[in-house]
Amino acid sequence: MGKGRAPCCDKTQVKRGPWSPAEDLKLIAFIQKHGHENWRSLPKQAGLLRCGKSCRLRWINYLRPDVKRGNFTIEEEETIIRLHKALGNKWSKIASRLPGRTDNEIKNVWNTHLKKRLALKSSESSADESKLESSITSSSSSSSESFLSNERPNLAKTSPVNEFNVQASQVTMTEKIVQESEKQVSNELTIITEDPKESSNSLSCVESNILNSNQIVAYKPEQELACPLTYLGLYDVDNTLQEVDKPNNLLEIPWESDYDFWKSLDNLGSFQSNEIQSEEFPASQSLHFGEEGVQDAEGMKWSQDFENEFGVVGETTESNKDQFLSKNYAVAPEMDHQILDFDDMTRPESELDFGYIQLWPSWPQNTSL
DNA sequence: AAACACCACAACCGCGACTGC
DNA sequence: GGCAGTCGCGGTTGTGGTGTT
Repeated sequence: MGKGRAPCCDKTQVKRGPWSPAEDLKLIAFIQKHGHENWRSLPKQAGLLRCGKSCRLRWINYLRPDVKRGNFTIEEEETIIRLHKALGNKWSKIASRLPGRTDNEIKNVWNTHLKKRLALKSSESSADESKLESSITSSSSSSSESFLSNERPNLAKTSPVNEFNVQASQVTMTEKIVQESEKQVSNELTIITEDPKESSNSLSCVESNILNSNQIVAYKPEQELACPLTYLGLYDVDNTLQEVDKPNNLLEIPWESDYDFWKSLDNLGSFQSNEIQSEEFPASQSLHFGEEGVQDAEGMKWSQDFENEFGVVGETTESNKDQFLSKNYAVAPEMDHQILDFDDMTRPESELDFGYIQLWPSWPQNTSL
């Protein structure tokens, strides 16, 4: 036996599993400041106990400013179906045609939704054919039953009628999409399979963004895309992407070495029990900044955005809180369905035993800020 | 209400491709 | 050209959420 492939990192020395908000912040802050020329060394430099690959994946699939979240539109699904037909499982190629969507996301959507839908559609159409055939060639009265039980046993036996109708309507939609899409397949193929160097005009510039995120090029549907962590504000893609590689005019995020950063977080926590409504900030954006308050407007805005995104704000609804916390982060059980309160969070015993927030500032726990 | 099954998606893994020396 | 280091892609897995029994 040979030596085998050297592991990309020491698995025993890195943290695995879901990313915490603190880790995300750390990664974003580092990349904003220094870019990501070397993923392998990035975690160490950024102070993250993560594999470089993991950091890269997290950035590309989730934290990148131009990543679009939310459900896929019909148009996007149409494009995926069309391109998958043309290209197969070339997820990165497909992603290059879908601004803001990552290959991983597309792959997931395909595997969980579109593939099944198309399979259903094809079995439906083949069933229709056999049904038609049997109606012509056979006088058997059980043809439709056998169609249901043989062609689509699970659906026929397990799905309620209304579910069947829903699925059928989805099939119809998919069918329509496929039919319309097929018209464009050949055109897409010629465009996509061209050498990118020779077809830079026809290819979406996003391809280079996703395929090689070191060379991020702006996609310009609206120029501004919502960031998953909107406390960073809306990204001007042009600027942001420029910043990633050449960090000029950075919006710097202070990190744990910055006392004020943690102070802000800590102050946010006390908002729950001691909310202050400011005239400058309407009720939905009201904040509590503790005794001293956050002194500068930028800090205020940052805190505001942070609250909005992390669900700390008083107006946080169950839905948006759940959407963010439970979906995007590993939330400690005791944190679930609670308003995030940094005051109540107990500090982990050791650095490796991370709680909800993994990295803690080294100020005394009960310091009155 | 508990147990189970299924689903959706984030994250991981391994390998091929690429690049610089 | 060979080698080592790194990146990026695509397949797979793990886990939390949701629906069903």
